[in-house]
Amino acid sequence: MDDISNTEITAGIINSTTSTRVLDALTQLREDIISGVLEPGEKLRVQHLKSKYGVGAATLREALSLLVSESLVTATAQRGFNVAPISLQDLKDISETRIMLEVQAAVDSVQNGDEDWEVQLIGAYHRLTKVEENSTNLAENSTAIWEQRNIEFHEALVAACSSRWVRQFRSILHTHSERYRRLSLQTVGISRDVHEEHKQIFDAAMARDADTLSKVLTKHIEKTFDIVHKLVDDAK
Amino acid sequence: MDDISNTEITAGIINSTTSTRVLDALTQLREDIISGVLEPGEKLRVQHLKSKYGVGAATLREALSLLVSESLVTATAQRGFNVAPISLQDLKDISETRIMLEVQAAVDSVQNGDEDWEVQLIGAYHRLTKVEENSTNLAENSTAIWEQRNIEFHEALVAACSSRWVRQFRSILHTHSERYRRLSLQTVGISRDVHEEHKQIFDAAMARDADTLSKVLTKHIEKTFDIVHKLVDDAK
DNA sequence: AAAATTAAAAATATCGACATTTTTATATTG
DNA sequence: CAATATAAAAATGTCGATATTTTTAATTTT
Repeated sequence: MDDISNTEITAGIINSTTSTRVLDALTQLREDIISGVLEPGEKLRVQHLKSKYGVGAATLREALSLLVSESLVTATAQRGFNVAPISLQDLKDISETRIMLEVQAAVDSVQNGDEDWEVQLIGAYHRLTKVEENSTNLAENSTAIWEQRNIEFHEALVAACSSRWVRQFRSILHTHSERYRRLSLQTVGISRDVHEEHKQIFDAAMARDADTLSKVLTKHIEKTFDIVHKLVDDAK
Repeated sequence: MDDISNTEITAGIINSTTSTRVLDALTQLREDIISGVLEPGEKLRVQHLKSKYGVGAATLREALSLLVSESLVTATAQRGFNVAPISLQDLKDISETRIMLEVQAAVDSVQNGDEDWEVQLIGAYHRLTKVEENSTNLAENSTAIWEQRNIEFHEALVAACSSRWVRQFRSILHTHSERYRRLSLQTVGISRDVHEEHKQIFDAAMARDADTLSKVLTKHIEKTFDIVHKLVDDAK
């Protein structure tokens, strides 16, 4: 089973090289769900969507079924598929669970990470810094780049965590966090503070300072919740 | 979205009432994977399996895609589906991660559980006890019943945990634990000790004694790992 | 005989069509 | 006119057939 040069789907994670119609649809659907083009709770009509994504019914259904893996889509017998709903309570749950898993994973990484992990983390941090430094004039397309690099940075941070399962669950929750962030902050740019937070996380990780890392990482995750929470309250 | 009387699939969990071919195939496939009829790592040929399960290719593919949700099946582009592989390391990972999540969930339950939670737990414990008491003469069909009631007991224990995500992840890991147990202990019956363990868990939960609960539950989960570990070593 | 090429077989991925079920709109009844 | 029953529309779930890709087997070449 050599997956190095091939597209493997483990609950939520895709390493794309080869492409299929299912994977294409899956990728587009995921992006549309996370970005809010497909609204939370919305019914996903196969008949309608298959023309939109240019695939047959069976292919679309397969893509939707795979998205159930990531809890981005729900399936109900005889009643089709829906975009996963959202709620403030759900975001709270996600944030808290994510803190538990991500802190554990990061600490584990710091304790087990070898030189290669360090190198990868430095690279990811560097690429992230590059887009965050010019955060004032953040154009639309660079937002997409920031999102990608932010994911990669967090992924690199926990890459040396010895538990495949913790990494997998963490990754799913991170995707959901991102969805909430994007649904809430669509118009808001990336504030300068975020870079400072990432710096603190990076520094603590490189210093192998587990305690500090726990603290700053926890705060970092809590902040997403706080911001969305505040926005929801303000909207009332 | 009223799912009370309908079959909802959230990553890994199914509440069946209505049935579809996809759900039927899914249920059978899951059982065959957990029981070892379909061996770890085995290639799942759609052409071959569709006659075995009496469904069309698209339907089978959809069922397999849904099983990716539970990490019981892996999908690789252009190379089809495989049964999730197993390893001792994976079981170790599962056990450790499960301890983290299940202990947290149980403690949370104990702190938040209302009267209804207690009633449900008592019921589940009672049903489990009934099959465990006659564990000496455990026929094949009562093993299946025990397995079902064991799942229900553990589910009832954490039912009052406020985090949907923790419950979901815990459930997936529990299924995988069960798979390892069944793959390893196919001929071995359920030992008497297990009932004593379940009793301790139940008593601690009812007494709302979080500390004791943590301890006995941790031990309970560790034991599955130890037994399988020992079996693997002996096989050498 | 090992490596590389080619040919045949098998398997995956995909679509279009259709039966069944659910939903919506309309009509009927107390 | 509210509640219920009925009819029409829409959507889901399903299968069989087929193009494409991968795998296996046979053949050729160095």
